[in-house]
Amino acid sequence: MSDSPSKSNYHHGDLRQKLLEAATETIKSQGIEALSLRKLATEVGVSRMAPYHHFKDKNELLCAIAEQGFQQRKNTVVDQSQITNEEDNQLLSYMLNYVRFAQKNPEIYELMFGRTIWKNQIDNDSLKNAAYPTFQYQLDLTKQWQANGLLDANANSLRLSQVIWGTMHGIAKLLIDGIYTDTSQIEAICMCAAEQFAIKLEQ
Amino acid sequence: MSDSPSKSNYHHGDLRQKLLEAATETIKSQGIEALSLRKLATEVGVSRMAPYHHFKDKNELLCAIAEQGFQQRKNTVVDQSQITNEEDNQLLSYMLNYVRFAQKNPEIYELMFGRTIWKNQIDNDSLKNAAYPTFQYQLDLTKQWQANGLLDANANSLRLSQVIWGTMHGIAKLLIDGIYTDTSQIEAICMCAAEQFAIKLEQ
DNA sequence: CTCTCTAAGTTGACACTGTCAAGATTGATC
DNA sequence: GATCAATCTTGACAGTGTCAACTTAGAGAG
Repeated sequence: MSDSPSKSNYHHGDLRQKLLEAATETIKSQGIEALSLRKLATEVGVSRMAPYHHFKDKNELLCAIAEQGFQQRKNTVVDQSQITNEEDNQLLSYMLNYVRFAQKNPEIYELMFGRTIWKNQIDNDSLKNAAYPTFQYQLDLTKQWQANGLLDANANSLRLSQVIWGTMHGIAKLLIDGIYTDTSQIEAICMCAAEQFAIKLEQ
Repeated sequence: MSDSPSKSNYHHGDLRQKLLEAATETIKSQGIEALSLRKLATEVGVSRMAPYHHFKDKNELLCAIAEQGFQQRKNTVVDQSQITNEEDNQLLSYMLNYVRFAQKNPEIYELMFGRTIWKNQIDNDSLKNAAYPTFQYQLDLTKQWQANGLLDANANSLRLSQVIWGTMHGIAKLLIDGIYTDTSQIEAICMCAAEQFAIKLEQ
């Protein structure tokens, strides 16, 4: 009551947001496994159980962070799509952008597309609402590229979208999980991938 | 000393193997997260710290289980390659086989190709020796298929191998991590993937 | 202005976890 | 038969997530 004049320890108002920020920071720098609710609480200057008034679970906190990730990713993707010139290899750009996002934010990516969140998460509508537009966007792009003649127009759009996503996700995972250790190959790998999917006009 | 006549509790000889088997069983049925060394020990009928004389770490135990997985997988793959007829769509068969292995053994797959093992595992040579043949085998197959005209002969073999693996791994992960929930689509997705990589002779 | 109600923050307690250290038991070897 | 190293044991510690039961304070009704 003496060291914080305007706000007493009770009801300091933006605890939920503070927790999200601090947790995101910890995860980015030390990894998901290093996140402890107790440490987090003391770090924010609050007692052990305080976070439980804002998140039912540790898992719900993680879901909320993933949700933020989806929001952030959505904006990035939209920005990127407006910059890209028509003459560029759009598919390659898209893939590179995807994999690099994963590479730059490995722990957040892990959270967004990893088992921790998605196993047994039938209930969390908020997360799903944040995530589904991302999936939908990929499908729309695929359709667009099929129409443009960049991708195989004969393929079922949903399937093709799933396969391309699978490819990007797989490459990203192999990289950030430490199986592909040479990150300098990212460009070469993505180029090879893009070439496989691209329809060659002259051949 | 009374209830086990032939073997006293000390030196019961095959503890390492017993631990591996019990741990594998638990992981398969309850998931990696559910594996506790203490529970495992009591389950096998031994005290808390006994496992530490056979595995330095919990992590080393997990590595050993993954290693077994690689051994087992190697045999399966070889069997499969001998059965496959020449006229079949070999690429599709291979992809389906891969993804279905992951689907049938999700937790073991998670271990074999997941971050738990591969992060900070520069030291574990035994694991690497078991895993690398799998990677090498994929590369060899890719080269073979390129020579056969099934895959793009112009592509760099290593890159192409990495991309195809990425695709399979990505699809597998999205399935077993609970993002692709409809497992009945596996065939359709793999077919679409195989078609993208395959060189079409008539077109 | 007071009374109440509730959202938010608190400490105590419990059942877990992995693992360090130090002691006990054993079968094999000189 | 004594020694030694491998193996198994219990004690202890520092963590973890979270249930229960409390305290506090701010907001709204009387």
